[in-house]
Amino acid sequence: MSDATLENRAVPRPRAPLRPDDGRLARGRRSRARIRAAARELFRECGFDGATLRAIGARAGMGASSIYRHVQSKHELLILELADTQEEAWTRFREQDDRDAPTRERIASFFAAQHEMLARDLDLTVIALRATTYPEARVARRVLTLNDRTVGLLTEILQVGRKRDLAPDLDVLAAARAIFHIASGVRLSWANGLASEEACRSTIEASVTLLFRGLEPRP
Amino acid sequence: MSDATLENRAVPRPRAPLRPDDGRLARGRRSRARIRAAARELFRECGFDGATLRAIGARAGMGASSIYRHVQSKHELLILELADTQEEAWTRFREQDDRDAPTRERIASFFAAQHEMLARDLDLTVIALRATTYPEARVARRVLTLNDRTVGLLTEILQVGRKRDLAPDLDVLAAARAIFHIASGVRLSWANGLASEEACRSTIEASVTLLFRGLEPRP
DNA sequence: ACACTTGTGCGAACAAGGTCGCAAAATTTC
DNA sequence: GAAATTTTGCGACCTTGTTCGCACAAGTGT
Repeated sequence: MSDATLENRAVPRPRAPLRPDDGRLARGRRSRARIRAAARELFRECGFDGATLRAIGARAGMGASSIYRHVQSKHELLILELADTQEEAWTRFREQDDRDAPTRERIASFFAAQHEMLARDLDLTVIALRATTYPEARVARRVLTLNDRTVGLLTEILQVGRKRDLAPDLDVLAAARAIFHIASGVRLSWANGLASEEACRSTIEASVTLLFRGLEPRP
Repeated sequence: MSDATLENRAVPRPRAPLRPDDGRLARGRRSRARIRAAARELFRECGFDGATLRAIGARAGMGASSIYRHVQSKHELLILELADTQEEAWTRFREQDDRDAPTRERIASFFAAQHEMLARDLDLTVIALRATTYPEARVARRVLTLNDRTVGLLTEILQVGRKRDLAPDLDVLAAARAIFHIASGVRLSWANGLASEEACRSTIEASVTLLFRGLEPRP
């Protein structure tokens, strides 16, 4: 699916394909795959900032400028990785999700799955956040769209809970966004070395619990 | 105070000053002031990314490389502005703050003051966020420290409220962090054009209310 | 076979942040 | 006043993401 994603968004084919397929297109597809593999490897080895486009190009067997035939920017390579990682986290969550469990537990289970993925390469999350600070760039919106999908999943969970163990008049979308933003903020501290991986995990846990209970006193 | 901040953090004086002052230092001080003024103007005119270091240098009457005698990086110029803006928001808040008002209202009043400042140049906030995505850089930590001060103020407010209209066993620091992260996240959407300035304001309002009430049902 | 279209690659070049070594200016020390 | 020292400025240069024009390759239509 990751390959399909890249295909659909590739630069040279803004409109629907005129011809069914083509030797050229096949060659391009192989190149794209090589680029993606090289990028993934180098991101892991040197981090996003450490991975030079020239290095990526070299490993993919082409010049740096040729990469731009297949990708709009370096950030886009990141988005592709991020999308895959996210997908992986989702399926992992769905596998062990119990829709009848208390909402609080389902949320916790989701973050556990997501955290496991992010811990492997925290870089992705952080740089994705950076991408959203370039509002003119096309990638910023795409990252936000990706985030929206996570928010959507959280919304879904809360929606179920609203009929059971949550306040019936709850604005689930707003609540989902709040949870998401809190988690992002905490991870940023983690990335900056202000919290260990474990501390990050438990802080998110605590914050979600806090949000569930609310700040005001309960009788 | 902004000048003092810049003085203290300037590159060429890592250790305590050997001599009390110096004509040379006076000259440097004037240069720093010119750099800051030029940077502030150009940030306003062209935005952070649009303001070239060469342009800033030109307006300050020096070459681009000379700027680095006084500042460690372009991001540092931003931090200086951000600190000033933040300070301004704080004093504005303190002027109209009523410590006896309900906690919910005090928080709202704080965000109103802060929002007024940020709306003038949203760039600051967004780019500051970007700076935190370079964890190796010294500036990242400094931005987080700046954020911590805001969190501290929120904590203070909540601390007062805990003895009155909030849950007595509330973890005020965690709550303050949660509020801060939510606000940051919403502003990012604003910066990306996904929400108007007014929508940003009201969304933060709604989120804070949500956090106060909590997700779980109340009798 | 012929032009014609289109996808792919290349290397030079650009912009912009940042580094480096040298020279001038300002002060201290003798 | 001369020498040493420190601050400030300069311009050349590096790095890296990105753009551009050109050339080649792979098909298509006639």
